[in-house]
Amino acid sequence: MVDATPERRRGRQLPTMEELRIWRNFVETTEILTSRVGSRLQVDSSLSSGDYAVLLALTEAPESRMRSSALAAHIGWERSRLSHHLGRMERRGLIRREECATVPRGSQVLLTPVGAEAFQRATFGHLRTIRELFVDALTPDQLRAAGDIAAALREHLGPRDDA
Amino acid sequence: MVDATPERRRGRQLPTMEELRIWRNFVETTEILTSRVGSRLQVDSSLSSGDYAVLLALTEAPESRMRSSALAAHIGWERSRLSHHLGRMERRGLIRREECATVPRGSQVLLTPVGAEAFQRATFGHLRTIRELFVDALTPDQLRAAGDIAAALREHLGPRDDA
DNA sequence: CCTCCCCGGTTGACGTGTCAATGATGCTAA
DNA sequence: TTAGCATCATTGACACGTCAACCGGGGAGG
Repeated sequence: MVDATPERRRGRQLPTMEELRIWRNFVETTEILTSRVGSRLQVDSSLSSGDYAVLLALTEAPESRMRSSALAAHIGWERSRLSHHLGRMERRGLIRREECATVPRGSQVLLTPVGAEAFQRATFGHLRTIRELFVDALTPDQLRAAGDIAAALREHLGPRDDA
Repeated sequence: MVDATPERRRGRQLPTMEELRIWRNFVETTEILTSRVGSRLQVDSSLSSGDYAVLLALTEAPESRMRSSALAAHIGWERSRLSHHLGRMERRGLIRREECATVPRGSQVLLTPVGAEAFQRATFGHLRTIRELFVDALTPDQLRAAGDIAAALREHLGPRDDA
């Protein structure tokens, strides 16, 4: 850890200029990308990325219904965030919440026809957007590399705490 | 564009399952990563990523001062976003706004001692975080690839509109 | 000169996220 | 039984972003 040379060179110090440049470019670019994808979704479906994630999870769920906590775990959100979001979605009629009959205190979230409809209308365009803005931008090698990089980063972040 | 085969196969359709998997993993991972980096910065500096970006730009500016619009362009924000953020930062004493003497109607943003101090205290830890959570997670090849991918994506998004 | 429009900046409304505190309800241990 | 205690979900306060509207001061062109 401690080296004779005055902590320059390889090992365990601050990022180099080049590394920092890559970091900034990487972060900024993914931010622009996701915001562009989200805004397209918003414009031609009136759904936010969050709405879409929730609707997708519910659509794929057994009876188009899930326990709130299971839903939160599935899409990797804090329960509080989900609760706020569900409140807004409920106001718009996309989902409904109801007391679970089987397990007391287990609030169920379920898809309304309106929500299912909205999701169906949104899906095709959204997938096309992903293809256009992400997949088509990269060579097959780059796409594979992107997958590897994501895996490496996630591994390194550690499976712990979901924040 | 229109092919004899019923728009299956290569070419111009929806992402495959594998491509979609990579997309989701990529997006989720970068979200977790940036949120983790941001939350570390917040915890040990009481600065958000936005605060940091603004302070960095001002610190590097000629007299630690910049026109608001130049600042917005420099960090790639909408003017409205910057205005809101500067309001919050001004309330905390990190920056000040003043009417520009030379050019009328040109509002100048300038670093306060408090802001400069906060930035200095934050920088080292922030760079270390980037090294730990990003640079150290990747092999040199992967790091290079990350740079290439960012460049390709940004290129593909087109230099137009900064949203 | 006057009008129109653009430009830089701000504001308000509202959706979104986080954190910390709160209710409500079961489980466990004294 | 009852006193904690953990868990599920919600709430309130506040930071952050976007969108659309607005304001004030220059020009450019009539």
